[in-house]
Amino acid sequence: MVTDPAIELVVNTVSASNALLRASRRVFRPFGLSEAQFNVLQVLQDADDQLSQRELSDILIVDRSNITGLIDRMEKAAWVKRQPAPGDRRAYRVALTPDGRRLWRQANAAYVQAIARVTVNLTPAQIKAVSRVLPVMERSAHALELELAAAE
Amino acid sequence: MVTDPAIELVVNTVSASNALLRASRRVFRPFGLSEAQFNVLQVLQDADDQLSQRELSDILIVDRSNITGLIDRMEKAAWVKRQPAPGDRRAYRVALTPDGRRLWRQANAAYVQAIARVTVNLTPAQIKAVSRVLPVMERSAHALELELAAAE
DNA sequence: ACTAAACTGTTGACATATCATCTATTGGTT
DNA sequence: AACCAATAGATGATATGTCAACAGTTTAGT
Repeated sequence: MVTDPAIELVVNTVSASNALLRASRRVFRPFGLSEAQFNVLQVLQDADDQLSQRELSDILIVDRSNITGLIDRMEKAAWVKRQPAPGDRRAYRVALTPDGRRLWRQANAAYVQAIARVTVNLTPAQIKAVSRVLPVMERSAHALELELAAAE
Repeated sequence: MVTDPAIELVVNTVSASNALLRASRRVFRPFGLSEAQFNVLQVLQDADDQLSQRELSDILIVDRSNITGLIDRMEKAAWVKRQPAPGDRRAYRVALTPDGRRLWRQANAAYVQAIARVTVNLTPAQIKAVSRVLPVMERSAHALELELAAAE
C-alpha cells in the first residue's frame, strides 16, 4: 500500500498521542486521577487559582459544558473548590484545595518520570526538531477547524 | 511552566493530535460520520471485509466492548453489516455495505484534502523526520503502558 | 436609561471510551 | 470423552467529550 507521507504524519501523530494517553492513564490510575483531571490540577497549579470555568475551558480547549461535570467530580473529591467570582455573579473562581495541591505534586512527579521513560530512545536534537514542527501543523489544523466551523 | 524539552514534546504531540481530531470532526460532520466511524470504514476498506469485531478492536486499539456499540450504530445506518463468522459461532464477520463503501470514498476524499491543508506549511524533509521519530516514542509509551498494566 | 446582544454556567441528549462481568462458544489437556 | 481455561461479543456503570438550548448576568449601543 502506497502511503502519502503527509497522511503518514497525521496517522503517526494521532497514534503516538493515543499511546501516550493510554500510558498516562496507567500512570494516573494509582492516584485515582484521570488525564482530564490531572490537566485541571496542572492548569490551576500554574495559574495560582485565578481561573473561572470559562478560562479553564479556553486553556484546555474543551467545551464549557465539559468543565461543569469535571469540576463537579473534582469538588466532590475535595481537590478543588468553587468560590464566587468577585464582581461577576455569573462566574466562579476555581481554586485548588491543599489536598489538590498535594495530589498534583505526587501525580506530577510520576508524570515527569513517565515522560523520561517514553523519550529515552530519542536524541535531544530529535526532541527539539519534532517540538518545532508539530505546532506548525497544529496551527494549520486549528485554522481549518475554525474555517469549517464558520462555513456552517 | 513547561521547560523540559521532553515534556514539551509530549505536550505538543497530544496537543497537535487534539487539533487534528477537532478539525477532522468538522471534515466528517457533513457526512454524518464521527472520527471513530470513519476509522472503521477505513480499516474495513483496507481489509476487504474480512474482520471480526475482535480484529477491529485490535487494529483500532480500543476495547472490545467499544466495538459493539460502534458497529450497532453503523449497522443501523446501513454502512456495515454483521454476518456469522464461518466456523466460529461466537464471532461475526463485519462487512461494508455498498452504501458504506460509497460513503468511505467520499469521506476519504475530503480527509485527504484536509490533510494536504494541515501539512501545507511543512517541508517534505520535516514531514519525514517527524514521521520517523514519533513511532519511536509511541513504542516506548506502549511498552510503559503494558508494564504498568502488568504491575497491577 | 433601556434594550438588545453577548457571556457564564448548567442541563439533557448523544457518541465514544474504559473496565468488570456475564453468556456462549471453542480448544487444549488429561 | 470430560473438563477447564481462553476467547468473542454484549452489557452496565462511569468518565469524558460535543452540541443545542436555557436562565441569569453583564455589557454595549443608542
